[in-house]
Amino acid sequence: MSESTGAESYDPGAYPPFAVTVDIVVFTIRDDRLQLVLIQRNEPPFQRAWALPGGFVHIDEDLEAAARREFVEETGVDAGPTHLAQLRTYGAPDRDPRMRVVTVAWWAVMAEVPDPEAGTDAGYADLVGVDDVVEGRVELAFDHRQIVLDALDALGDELENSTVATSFWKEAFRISDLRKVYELVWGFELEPGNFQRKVRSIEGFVEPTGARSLNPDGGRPAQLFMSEPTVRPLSSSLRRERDRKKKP
Amino acid sequence: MSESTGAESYDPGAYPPFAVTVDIVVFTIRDDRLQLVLIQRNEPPFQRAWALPGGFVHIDEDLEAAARREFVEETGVDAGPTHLAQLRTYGAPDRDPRMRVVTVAWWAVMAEVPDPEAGTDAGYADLVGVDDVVEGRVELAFDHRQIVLDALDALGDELENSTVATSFWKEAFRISDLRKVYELVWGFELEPGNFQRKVRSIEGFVEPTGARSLNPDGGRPAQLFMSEPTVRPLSSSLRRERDRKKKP
DNA sequence: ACAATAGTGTCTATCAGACACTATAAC
DNA sequence: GTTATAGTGTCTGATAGACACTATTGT
Repeated sequence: MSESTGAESYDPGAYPPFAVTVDIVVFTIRDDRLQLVLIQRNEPPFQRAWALPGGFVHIDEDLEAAARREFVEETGVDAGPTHLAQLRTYGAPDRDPRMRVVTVAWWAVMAEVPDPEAGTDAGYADLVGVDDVVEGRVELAFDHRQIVLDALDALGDELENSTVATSFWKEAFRISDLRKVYELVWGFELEPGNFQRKVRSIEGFVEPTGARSLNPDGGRPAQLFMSEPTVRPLSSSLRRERDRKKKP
Repeated sequence: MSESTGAESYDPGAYPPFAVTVDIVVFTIRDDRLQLVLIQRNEPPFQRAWALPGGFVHIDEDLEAAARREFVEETGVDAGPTHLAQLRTYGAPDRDPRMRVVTVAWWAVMAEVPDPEAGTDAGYADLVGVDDVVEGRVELAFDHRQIVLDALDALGDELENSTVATSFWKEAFRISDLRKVYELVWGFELEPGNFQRKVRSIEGFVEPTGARSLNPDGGRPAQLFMSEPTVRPLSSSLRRERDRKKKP
């Protein structure tokens, strides 16, 4: 068992001391792109590289609370993320060149991130395109690129089985806004008519507000929808085709 | 970012020291029941309660390696688990009354667990029915009951999307053996004919050996199948019905 | 008028589940 | 023979995707 038994458990010096941190992958959509909140480091190691918001867990603090606190502190964005879920824990002995750090990674979704500012001296926070990270156009510190890739996988899976896509939008949204989430995360386009029917047929996914929205480039005005603030499992899942070709 | 910046990172005394452990939920099937390898504690706290195998991660040790090592040490079963996957990390500040412990939980599948013996002084290891844990007929230490419930969920999900069910069987198995895995984990029965067709239609799931197996109670002998030792994603998933009634 | 987006109608191929039926063993 | 399990045939209802079509705006 984790706590083992015997005298060693009662001797505070008998176990190896680890640093435990949290790191958060916060997704948002801005300018029709899937983006991440990252911090540009201004200290070695990995000076000038981008890193996930995060930091040490306090000794009496819950892991999820630590994730929320660090996000606010490091980005200056005072509203915490809308949806927050644990991703996995990364603990390779050499993942930080300075010492042994085990980090509990989380992923989150935020609607309309305000322009972040560096809250602490950690560097400055900004939005970075997920594509730029996936395709290696920006360099990430430590194993953070892997964490982002894993988070993107988790988000893609979650879109199939929960209402999490609605967390990307604040008040009222169009069905095509929701479709955009799926298209950006999954990397291919969905047929608008079928998507509309599917989404509206799932009970408790979206509720019509009665309002309509005009389109900038013309086109028929769209109905606006709302959703419950809480992310719930879908009663009927939106299956993504396997072996679907990514759009170039 | 997890490693933050500035002087604090270089000062070994500047971060809160945590104990980091691993705990493993090892599933196996014996006597037509889904069972777990647990350790009966003989020290307080939770004396006489059952607990998951696990223990402290060494300071230079990878997390997965720690999970495998602790399992072997605490159960005396020298062959490690067939399939091992990270579950999630549990770190509520009060989860261990003695000190702050963050545990990285894993779940695993083993075919034919030999009778375990206590390897260390931790207590004695044995197999316990998953039903007994789920329905509260056995008491588990710390938050280990919740970990088991989460692991069971993860296993159920993984059955839909990967070949992990084959890890429950050693050499050759019948299609009905494979079906048994799904039925025990999902908690309801599957139609034998449809299951057979589905499984055999998925490429790379099972390979016929040519051999046949007699049934103890009579009945037509079954063909025996093998599988790749590695767990792979299924090309076509075995979807579990939502809202399926559990069998009593 | 045309372009663009929203939304509906409809067809089809696929697939899960139900269930009848055949095959081969123990008793 | 009966019972039990393995495995196949076949039907049906649900559903995802393709795509034609209508609706409503801007230009």
